[in-house]
Amino acid sequence: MRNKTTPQRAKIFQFLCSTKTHPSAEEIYGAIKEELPGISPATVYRNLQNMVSEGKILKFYVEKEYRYDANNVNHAHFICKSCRIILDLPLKEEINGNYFGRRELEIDNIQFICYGICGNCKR
Amino acid sequence: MRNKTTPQRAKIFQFLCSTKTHPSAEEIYGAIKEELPGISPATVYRNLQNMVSEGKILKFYVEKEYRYDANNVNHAHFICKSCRIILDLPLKEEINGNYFGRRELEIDNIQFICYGICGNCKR
DNA sequence: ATTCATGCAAAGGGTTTGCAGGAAA
DNA sequence: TTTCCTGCAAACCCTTTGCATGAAT
Repeated sequence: MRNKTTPQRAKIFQFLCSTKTHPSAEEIYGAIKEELPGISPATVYRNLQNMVSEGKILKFYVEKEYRYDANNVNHAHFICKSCRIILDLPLKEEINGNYFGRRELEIDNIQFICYGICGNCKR
Repeated sequence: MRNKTTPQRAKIFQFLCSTKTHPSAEEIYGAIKEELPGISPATVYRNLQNMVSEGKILKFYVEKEYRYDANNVNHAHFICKSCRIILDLPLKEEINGNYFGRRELEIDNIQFICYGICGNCKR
């Protein structure tokens, strides 16, 4: 097996799956520390990086730090410039078959981030 | 006027307009230094940030550094995971009128980055 | 025994910031 | 004069890395 399933790694993945807030490494570390007080930031960073490499989770950069997402299916994000909430936006189109396929671009990962104002903030 | 048009600022914008390579701040600094040997990295960073704030240019994060783009019209990027070339992909759809509009999401900036293999590298 | 993940601490590195000098208005 | 941009250097801060320890097989 490539990467062992340690308690730390399991907790990290479990936490990521339980939230839709697209937390940063620091936020993940803060949450995990509650249950595994001895865990170090380095362990969190290393496990996150491993899971990204394995395609198990997704990461994207927003304002000076990476955000992580256990939803690794191609999708876009909406970021409200007012409250900073990050929402998932599914991509339903078959990407490789159309625009990109005709240009011989073979897509295997997509980051589509929209910045704007969400309905809550507009009201 | 908010930000003065200094020789440094003019050169930076001029260089960005002259290239389609989506250079990093460091690359921009290297290019500008040829013509303005005394320029400092801080000036480059500050002017880039100012132009981003003004909406004059666009920046997006790729592998540990920001890339800058004088094309500030909504568009996507294609990044070849082999040669790392970054290509512009225009977005022709009227975004705010459709999917997003129905969800009360008001988009004012889009980052749609596709990672994959370009035609050249596939051959 | 050997492998590999952890914790700790230090290093890394792109970007930002404080400050004094100086150009522009 | 007042404003504010520049260059220099130091600080920032998130992330990565080196290393000794320890758990798992």
